[in-house]
Order: sequence, then C-alpha cells, then structure tokens
Amino acid sequence: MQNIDELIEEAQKQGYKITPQRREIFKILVNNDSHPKAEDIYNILKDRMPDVSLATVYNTLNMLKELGMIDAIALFEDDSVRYDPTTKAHDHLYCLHCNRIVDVEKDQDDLGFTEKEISGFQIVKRQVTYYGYCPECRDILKTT
Amino acid sequence: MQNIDELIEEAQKQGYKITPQRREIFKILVNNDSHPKAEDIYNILKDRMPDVSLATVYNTLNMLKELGMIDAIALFEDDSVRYDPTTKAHDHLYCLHCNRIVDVEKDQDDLGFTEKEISGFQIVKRQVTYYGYCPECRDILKTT
DNA sequence: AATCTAATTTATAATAATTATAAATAAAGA
DNA sequence: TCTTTATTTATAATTATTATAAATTAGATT
Ligand SMILES: [Mn+2]
Ligand SMILES: [Mn+2]
Ligand SMILES: [Zn+2]
Ligand SMILES: [Zn+2]
Repeated sequence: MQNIDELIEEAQKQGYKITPQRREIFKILVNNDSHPKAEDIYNILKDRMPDVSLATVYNTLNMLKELGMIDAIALFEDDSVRYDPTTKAHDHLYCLHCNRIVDVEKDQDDLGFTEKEISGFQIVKRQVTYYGYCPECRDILKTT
Repeated sequence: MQNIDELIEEAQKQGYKITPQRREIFKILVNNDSHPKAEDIYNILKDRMPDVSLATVYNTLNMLKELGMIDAIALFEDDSVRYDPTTKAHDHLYCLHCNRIVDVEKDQDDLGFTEKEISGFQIVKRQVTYYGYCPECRDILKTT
C-alpha cells in the first residue's frame, strides 16, 4: 500500500465503490508503519469524519484484506488484530509492555518465499513474531 | 509436561492445591501433542467429571501458564487460544482447513535461544507459525 | 441532470472467547 | 476434627468482531 490512486483503481476494478469513508481510511493506512488496530484507525478517522462508524472501518479492512492490500497480525497476549499495509513478507518485534510492533529488517533470509513444503504441508504464509521489550520500555522497567 | 508427579510436586511447592479437577486436567495434557483449546479439554473432562465447569479449565490453564508448564499459541484466522504442553522452543504448522496444529521438528536452528537482541529489543520469546494445508486437506481440496 | 439499483453506511444487536464475581465447597495443615 | 484459605461453580461481565436491516449513496444508465 504505497499509492492511493493505484489502490483506488484496483478496488474499482474489483467492483468496489469508492466512498469518502474508504478514501479516508486508505489515506490513514498508506505509508503507515504503526500496525494499527481497527479502533486506532477509527479514532483517527473520527476527527476527520465525526459520523463515521466503527463497522465501516472493519468493513474496509476486510475489503483490503481480500484485495491483499493489507495483512492481519495475530498476537499472543493482545486480543485485537493489528493491520499491516506492508504485505511484503517480513517479521515482527512486539513489545510486551507498550504493545508497539516494529518491522524486522531482514538481512538475507528466504524473503521472496511464496509456497513451500514442510512435513507435507503446503505453506501459504509464515508468521514470525519476536516478543520482548523495546529499548524505551526496557529502560523504564530497569529503573522500576 | 511429561511427568504428572513432578508437575504436582512443583505446583504444590508454589502453593497451589491439588484438586481432582486439576489432577484430571493434568492427565489430559501430559503427552498431548494435539494443541487443544480450552473447550477441547473441557469436553474430554466432562466425560470423566460431569459437573466440572469451564471456568476451572481456564483457571487451571492459567495456573499452568504461570508455572511455565504450558505455552499459549495465538493464531491468525482462529480466535481461540491453543495450548501446548511442549514448552521447548519449536515452530508450528497450522492447517487453514482443519485447524490442526503440528510441531515442526527443527533440524539445527538456534533452538536453545532464551534471550537475544534484535533492533534493540530484548527478546524473551519467538513464535513461528506456518499457515497452509496439511496433506489430508490438500488432497480433499484438490478433488473439490 | 434526473433516475435507478446495488453496494455501502450506520446504528444496533448478536456472537464468542475469556475473565470477573461471589457464594458454596474442599484441600491441606494444625 | 477443626480452621483457614484456595478452589470450584454458576453466572454475569467484558471485549473484539461480525451480522442485520433500514437509510443512504456511488456510479451506471437514461
Ligand atoms: Mn509490519
Ligand atoms: Mn507445539
Ligand atoms: Zn515498549
Ligand atoms: Zn488439514
């Protein structure tokens, strides 16, 4: 999700209508590396469109998921789904204290992997999450 | 979680009381590689103790989690936590069709890793999940 | 520009996993 | 056996997400 216009074009090509709500959600997501949850997006959106509903946020996120424009991230110890507009395969760091998610810049690894076979399984996706403490929280917790 | 008696001893040492309910849940978990959810355990348990409550299952699982005797696994596209009595670090294969979780036998990898540093994060745990289709489901879906 | 129709939005209810509560019960120690 | 405190149970509460259905609207058609 880098380019809004391409995204809109693709959505329209797939038969989706472009509403002001969707356009605004797109804007929030483009170049967003914060891995927001639905409600984070809703809160930003409300400032710009006070009458928007949370259901529309979920609708739009599900639409983008189907279009393959965003990924969903499930976490242990955090019960809301986090969304990621970077769909290129990459790993995540999750801070158990502040709940931030940070991308891991991968050095070489099998990045462009799409389908692989392990133990007879046909793999379509891999999720790697490192749980720990970010530098900031680490310092805070050290002092306490 | 291999040995029930050691588990009971450890639980008692930590101040927990050993009830028939807990003893029975322990039995269900020992040497169980099916990665059950709370309700799976509850269903097995009900046959042996018809008056047991689901709350007790959750209580006991949380207790075992605190004791470090089991792990919890969060999954994308599956909204209940799966429990794993094998706490030694290992990866998982998740079948998107039948929801089975299978352990990945690791060849060499950095298995005994406990704490590591990545991007300034202090890592305490890593979760690796491969999403795909198990051999059985693969065949079924191929025919369809 | 006015009309049409199916998709979308909205408010709201439903769902589902898990946790909280509080009274009844029971484990373990004295 | 008695006592204390943890545990169990039934049930309510919580929370993220999905479903529903009436009102609205995007985008195509006239
Ligand atoms: Mn990411
Ligand atoms: Mn496992
Ligand atoms: Zn942090
Ligand atoms: Zn399967």
